[in-house]
Amino acid sequence: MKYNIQQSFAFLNGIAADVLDKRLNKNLRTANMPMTTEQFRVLVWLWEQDGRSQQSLACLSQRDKGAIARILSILERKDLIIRKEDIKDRRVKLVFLTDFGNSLKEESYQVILDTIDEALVGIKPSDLMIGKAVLQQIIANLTDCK
Amino acid sequence: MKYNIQQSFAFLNGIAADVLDKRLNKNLRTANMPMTTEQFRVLVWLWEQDGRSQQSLACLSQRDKGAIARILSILERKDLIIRKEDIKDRRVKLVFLTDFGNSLKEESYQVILDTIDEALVGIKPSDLMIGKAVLQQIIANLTDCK
DNA sequence: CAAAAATAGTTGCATACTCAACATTTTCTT
DNA sequence: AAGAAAATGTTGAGTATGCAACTATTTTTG
Repeated sequence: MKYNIQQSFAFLNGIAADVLDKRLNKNLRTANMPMTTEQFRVLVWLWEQDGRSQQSLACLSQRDKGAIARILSILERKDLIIRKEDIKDRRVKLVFLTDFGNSLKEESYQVILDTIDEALVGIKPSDLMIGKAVLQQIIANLTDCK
Repeated sequence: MKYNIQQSFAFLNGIAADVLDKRLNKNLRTANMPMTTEQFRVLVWLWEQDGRSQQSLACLSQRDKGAIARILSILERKDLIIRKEDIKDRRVKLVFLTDFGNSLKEESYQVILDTIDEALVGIKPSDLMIGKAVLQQIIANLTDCK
């Protein structure tokens, strides 16, 4: 058992995700943005395109549909989004941004871009590209959703 | 706002960590290992070296000391570890593996090694090394603990 | 040495996650 | 067309997270 798991890509990936989440949450709070990192990860897809189903948001953010349902309830309570029943398929609920939700895009993007800048200090762009490709391959290997 | 956050290293890192966690949890359950991914991430440091303080475990696993306290309570309830008061400093509690906790090392290592193999299919070792260095730099940039 | 500051661990609160069970609605089968 | 199977979203249970307030103990400092 000589293999050092603590130095494996998978382990480091988990740690890095934790510290990134924590830093982004902190920066969002400091900037008075009414959302958490987790909520941001759903909102991103809505800012890109409105009116998605909950299922598709679950897929895109790689989370359980139950988790998405609860995050959306919080976002709805905070008046960032609304849910509308799909007329074409009454099982489905489509999610739309409110004006308020829409208005937060620019500022919150700035917060995450700044956070990414903090995180990537001292990393060569070419290495980053390679790292990104590794992440994409891992995601492709472990998920069939989307 | 043309920058695509969904394709950023930070975002992909979060997604990859999620799917890795999920897959490892699934594999641990299938193998009947009495622990979650999160608990595993604490146990790893104890398998490496026994008798650490909770604070040092919090540091090593980059988690809040409250989170560690609760994880340890669960591990203690399941009889994988015990806490002992440090005689040298009575604020500190030292964490030790039980025989049962120790006995799970080999098998759970095998589960995670298999999971890592699943995750890394089709990735060049040299790319992996570069990716690992990127992760280490990000962690170093965002944390001062340890 | 006594008061103040720092450190270790615990706990309440709000948020978040998976899994599984459930209701509702749609699609597939025959 | 009727019954079976699948899909969508909701909810309860158990685990997990960070933050902040709190207690107990140790260290600093004045």
